[in-house]
Parts: sequence; structure tokens; C-alpha cells
Amino acid sequence: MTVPSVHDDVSARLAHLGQSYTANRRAIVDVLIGAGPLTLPELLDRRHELAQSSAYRNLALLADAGVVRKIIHDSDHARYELDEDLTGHHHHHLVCSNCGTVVDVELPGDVERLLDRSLAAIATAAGFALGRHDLDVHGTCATCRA
Amino acid sequence: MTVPSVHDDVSARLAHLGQSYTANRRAIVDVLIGAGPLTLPELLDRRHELAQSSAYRNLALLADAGVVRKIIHDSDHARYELDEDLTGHHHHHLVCSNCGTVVDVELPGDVERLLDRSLAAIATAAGFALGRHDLDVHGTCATCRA
DNA sequence: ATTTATGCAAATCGTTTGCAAACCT
DNA sequence: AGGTTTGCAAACGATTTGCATAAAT
Repeated sequence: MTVPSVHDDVSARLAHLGQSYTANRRAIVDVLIGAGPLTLPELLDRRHELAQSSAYRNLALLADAGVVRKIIHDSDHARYELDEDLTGHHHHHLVCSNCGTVVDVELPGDVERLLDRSLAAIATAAGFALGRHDLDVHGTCATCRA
Repeated sequence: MTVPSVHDDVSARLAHLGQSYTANRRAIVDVLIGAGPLTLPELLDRRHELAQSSAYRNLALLADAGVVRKIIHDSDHARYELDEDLTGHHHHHLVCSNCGTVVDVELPGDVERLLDRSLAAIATAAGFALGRHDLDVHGTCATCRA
């Protein structure tokens, strides 16, 4: 739960793929630890030493390793956030339809459980092997409404 | 609820934007009536007379008019489906992580209502003016598992 | 005749990739 | 040295757009 353990976890996941935890990769994870889902430009703004292509390449690798999750809402840029497994919080997204900002939110435990059960039933009925689910709520954020 | 009424509805929504219901636009709506969410290539496959650029342009217009909804899950192609307002069914998406196919599904009424209430509370707490919500369930479809 | 829609081809832009230099160990 | 990572610049590909022609009213 503390920051160092996140890095250890990342390091282990990368090792599992035969990859090492380089300075650039660590820089990316460090930025993501302190922020919500970020676009690539937002990420580069916070770490000017990162080259665009390397950032893309490392984000893809980190996503492969299950460290980072890529989320695509509308057009423009994709956003990247630390995977739930690392943060330990299953969450959903509040997306501003105007500016695209994404905020992480959690459902009350009982609602989440009920939802999970329903989804499992529905997926099975449709012949799907269940994976993760994403709930995106679209609206207008306070800033865009001001 | 019958097919002709869908066309009337579309026509009205386009008129509301000062636009007319042309043959190409009708062709697109006709295809979408009989299918799940389609990508542009899939749409063109079903109507060879449609030019790619016109299809994109008309889909954008139809989306503007609230007739069509554009859904983006991963990379590759966006998918388009008739808006819920037209079909009258609030639904969610079962997405195959392997082939990208999307199937529409509905939650049991009580679960949907409980979820709606929770989301409203969460959005308000975060300063968001609530809009629509999308629930995407990812898994592997029967075909890809075969 | 004027306005709007169409379709081709070219432009756009986020993302990916080739390749040579820089970095490990 | 041998293998990996980096960063620049070029390539890619889905979508958008400019412009001249074809409908439609």
C-alpha cells in the first residue's frame, strides 16, 4: 500500500516478462502514482526528459505487464492509469464530456457486489467468459460548468 | 416501435437540425436497424454503394442528431449503433477482448435502478452534472473460445 | 439556379516503428 | 563485447476535410 511496495510490485511484474525496471519506466510509474488517468501529453508535461516514442513504448510494455491500464473514452488521446491490481481499489470512471477529464470513483460495496453477480449471469447467458467490467459515467465536471 | 416509426423518428431528428433524410442516411440507418454495433468497414461491407467519406460524414451527422451513437472500446475502428432513445432499450455492452465484437445486453430492472441511484449520488458528490452511463463488460465470446 | 450531398483524393494527427547512438552489465 | 533501451525521424492508419461534380428542390 505504501509507495515503495508499488515499485517492488512493478519490478516483479516486469521481471516476469523478462524485462527490467529502467529509469524511464520508473519515472512513468512515479508520475502515475500521484495522478489520475493521464494522457500522453499530460504525462510528458510532468516529465520533460521523457521522449514521446519511449513513453509510448514503455506504456505499452507496462500495460502488457499489467502495471498500467490504457483507457480510451472518446477521440483524442488515450489515458493511462495504474492498474487496479496495484492500487488495490476496484473503481470506475467519471468522465467529463466537455474537457475529457477522468476521475476515479468507487461504488458502495453492496451495489458493486449486486452488479457483479448480475453481470456474471448475463455474460454466461451470452456465452461469454467473464473478464473485467468498466463503468463509465459521463457528465459535466464542476470546472466546465463554472 | 415498428421499423417505419424509426425512420419517422430519424427524419424528425434530422429536420430539427435543418437536415434532410437522404438516401445514404437512410441506407445507414437501415443497416443499423438489423445489426448490433458495427464498425465502418462492417457497415460498408453491407452497403457497397456507400462511399467511405460520406459514411463517416453521415454517421457524424446522425450522431449529432442523436440518432446514432459512436462507441469506442479499444483501438482500431469505432463502432456505431442506433441510439437508445430510438430503440427504447437502455442497454450495456458485452465486448469480446479477442475479436472486438460487441453484443447489447440489459440489466435486470432492479439492478439498473439501484445502480442509477448510486451513480447519481457519486456524480453529485464529485461535482458532476450527471449524463448517461455506459457499462462495458469485457470477456471472451463463444466463437473466440471455440 | 441555388443550395446541399456526394465521392475522390489529399491532409491530419495520435500512435507505432526503423534504425543508429547511448547504456547497461 | 553483447544485448537492451533510447530518441529522432519517418511510417501507419483511422478519420477528417477540400474541392469539384451530381442531386434535389
